[in-house]
Amino acid sequence: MSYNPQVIEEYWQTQWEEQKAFLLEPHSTKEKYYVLEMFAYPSGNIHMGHVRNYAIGDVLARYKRMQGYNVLHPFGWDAFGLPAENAAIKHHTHPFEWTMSNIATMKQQLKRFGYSYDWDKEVTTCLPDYYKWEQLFFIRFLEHDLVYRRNALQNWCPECQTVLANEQVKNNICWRCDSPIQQKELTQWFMRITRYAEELLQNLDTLTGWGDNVREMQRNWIGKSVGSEVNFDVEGEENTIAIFTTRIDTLFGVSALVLAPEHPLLREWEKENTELHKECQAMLALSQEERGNPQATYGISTGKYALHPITNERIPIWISTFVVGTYGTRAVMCVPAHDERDFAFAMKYDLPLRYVILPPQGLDSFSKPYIDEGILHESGTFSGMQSQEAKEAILSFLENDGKAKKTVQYKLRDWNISRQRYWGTPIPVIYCEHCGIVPEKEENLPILLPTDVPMRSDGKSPLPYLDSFVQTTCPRCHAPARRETDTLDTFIESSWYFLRYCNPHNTKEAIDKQAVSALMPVDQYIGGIEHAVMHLLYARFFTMALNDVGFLDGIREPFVNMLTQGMVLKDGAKMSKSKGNIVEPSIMIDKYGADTVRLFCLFTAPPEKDFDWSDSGIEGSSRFLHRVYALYELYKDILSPCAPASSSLDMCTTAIAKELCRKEHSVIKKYHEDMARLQYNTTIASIMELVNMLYKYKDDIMQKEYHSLLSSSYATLLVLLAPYTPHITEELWHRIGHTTSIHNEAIPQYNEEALRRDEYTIAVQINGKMRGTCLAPADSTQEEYIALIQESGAFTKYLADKEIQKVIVVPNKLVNIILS
RNA sequence: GGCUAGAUGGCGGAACGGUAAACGCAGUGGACUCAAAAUCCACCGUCCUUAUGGGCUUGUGAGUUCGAAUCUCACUCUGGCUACCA
Repeated sequence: MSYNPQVIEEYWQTQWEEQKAFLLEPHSTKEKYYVLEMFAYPSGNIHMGHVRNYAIGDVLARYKRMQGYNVLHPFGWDAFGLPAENAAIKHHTHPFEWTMSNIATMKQQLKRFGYSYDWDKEVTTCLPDYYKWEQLFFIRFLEHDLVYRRNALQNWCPECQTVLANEQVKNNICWRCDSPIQQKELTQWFMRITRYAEELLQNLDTLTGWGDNVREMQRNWIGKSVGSEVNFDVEGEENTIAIFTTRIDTLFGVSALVLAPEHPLLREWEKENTELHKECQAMLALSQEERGNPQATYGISTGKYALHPITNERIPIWISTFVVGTYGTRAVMCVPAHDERDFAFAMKYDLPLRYVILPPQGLDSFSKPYIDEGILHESGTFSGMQSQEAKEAILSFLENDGKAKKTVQYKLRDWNISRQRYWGTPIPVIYCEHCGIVPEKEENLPILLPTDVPMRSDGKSPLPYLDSFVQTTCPRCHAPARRETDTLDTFIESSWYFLRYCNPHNTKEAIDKQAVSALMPVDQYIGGIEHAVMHLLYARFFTMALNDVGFLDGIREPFVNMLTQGMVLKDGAKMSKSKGNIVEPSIMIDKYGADTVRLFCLFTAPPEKDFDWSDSGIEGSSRFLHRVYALYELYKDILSPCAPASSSLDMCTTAIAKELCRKEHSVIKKYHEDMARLQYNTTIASIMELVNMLYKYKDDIMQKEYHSLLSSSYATLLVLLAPYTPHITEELWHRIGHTTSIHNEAIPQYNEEALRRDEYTIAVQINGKMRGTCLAPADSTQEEYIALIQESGAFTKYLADKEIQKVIVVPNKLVNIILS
């Protein structure tokens, strides 16, 4: 009988489901291990990226379970979001129907892969028993001033017809639909993530189980810079202008102050200066792209002057497009001699250059800015100081007059969580003419998202037009009032689902503190690099904030280890419908079986690298599993159901037996080492070596004295392979005669004794150059090695009659002879 | 521009500072077969050589070391993130 994966896989999947084989054990004394893969957006079908992501997680979950851990390995659905709305309009259905039917389809597809999820922990975010808790979080956050409402220019995606958070805009393009972003003034709800900027930054140093690339991306996004705020008095007015600089040591080089058109003082000045007003309007109307283009930078003088805080010199005040209107004090000091941008601006408008910092060896060119630190020059009493020293001296000099202070700035902005969309969590807030903004009463939660609404063909959210939803009464004064019709950003759902997994059926609390303290933090999180800033930053922030409003105790960082897996490509390009290079997972299962697809995804590339799908490559993985199966057919008459790694060198009488025994144990050794690093590809490679050896010596293995060695090796092979290809290994395990599941077996440890050799092949180097090998007894001494090498004859032409100067010996491995 | 990851056969990729190229794909030859597929066996970096045996080889150039794909410096190229953040 040959290997028939479809039959085997369906049979065992049913068995495992009936036996509830992979549920978290509720009252276990075992140590816990929490394996988390990013939950899925129910787009309609599982794609190869999912298959790979979940295969990586499943191997770890199964390995840890076999190692004796109580493993939490949950799955769920990130079920709110815009595509559901668009699809519903297109297919004349409702987002709820569309989403729930996609979930059903995708769940069936996932189950065919035999992933060992605890389906009792399943979470679906578009259901009220999930999103109601977000409404409660919102109300608590509001009480703690972690949520607030503000009017400001927002990123508006005209295609999606909603605002987006800063993290969701890449290169001025919408993260979801690739449309260019516009700026629009709107009043929106924000989460005060900036309150946690410092903790989010500091903790990155402790997250040693994360990739450095992800941590650095988050550091850059948070963008901390330490500097000074310096106040310049405006000549002839009461006003002062504060600027932010990290280079207060260049203060004597200032040629102008430059304000962003957003600067509040301009709103006052432009009242009496129509020219200025016109210029400001023109600058504010520029798109983000035009504003960010250095070639298009321009400015005008306001005609006003500021006074230098030390020299009292008159400094012209300009406005320009290059000053960022949402950062720092929206004003900078322009020091052309020591900053590239200021230099370019000064060249364009003929502002004076003053070199006040010089390198120790003197300046070689006055036609470009000198941006490094150095020694102060023409800077009053500070001349001659080093930059570092001068920064402190100038700051403390000005601090005494209240003209400067040390400050810290972050690039991180508060998180805009309002979305002008239908398919999301309703924001539990009511606008009352008498009481203003009033949060919904907690006992009224959940505020249900109405599901019996027809979708609008113009793509707008139906909620503002739905009187039964909008019209309500004020929870405080009971007067007629209006409900908020924006919904929450769907990134809120993914910011706490890993906490809900700990006990998703708790109807009394959002987060089951007892379950969370037993199961959190997540020991290994696995997902795509595209979430390095967005989701991973929000989830860290949310966990901290939930602590501070009382929903959590003590867990401030949710993810101990983070693996960002590479993309699945086809012919070097990301799989996409438009390119037509999609490989359908279910078709691959029909053709090869789930075990083969899983194995191929894990074998071809290390998890963190991109993985290029190849149709001939998967044939190789399929061939390998057929070989594993055929080994059973070959040896079935002599295989007995024994424990893995029960062989030892003592029972081996021949060289081949010893070699086989050593291989068995060295594979186990490598297996554990590579598993610890999540190096699945090399683990599989070494298992393949064992299979190759069981074929190579088949004539010997058929002999009686090999039977117990074979049974041990084959059991080891199956057990090691079980996390990767759970179905075929379970099938063969039972065929050998075992009656319990292979997935309850312990993965064996290797036996140091079994790795012992009597002789080693030694690499022989002469003057550091590889010249051949020789066979030497184990643990030979330097003298013995040299005697062997001299006697062997193979090296005489190199040794000739030269004298040995020095010998380096790496025991049982290498000898390097240095001649004079 | 800044930060970051990387560069090893025809390809995907292995190599605690110690025999570079494990494992797999593709390829070549052979066995089995009426034939093909499947399977099994052997070969498979490159140059010189009949073989034996040598020389060369981990993006480029230097350095440290008895010994470097691995460490250090400089450079070239490629990917990712970010981008007038003062």
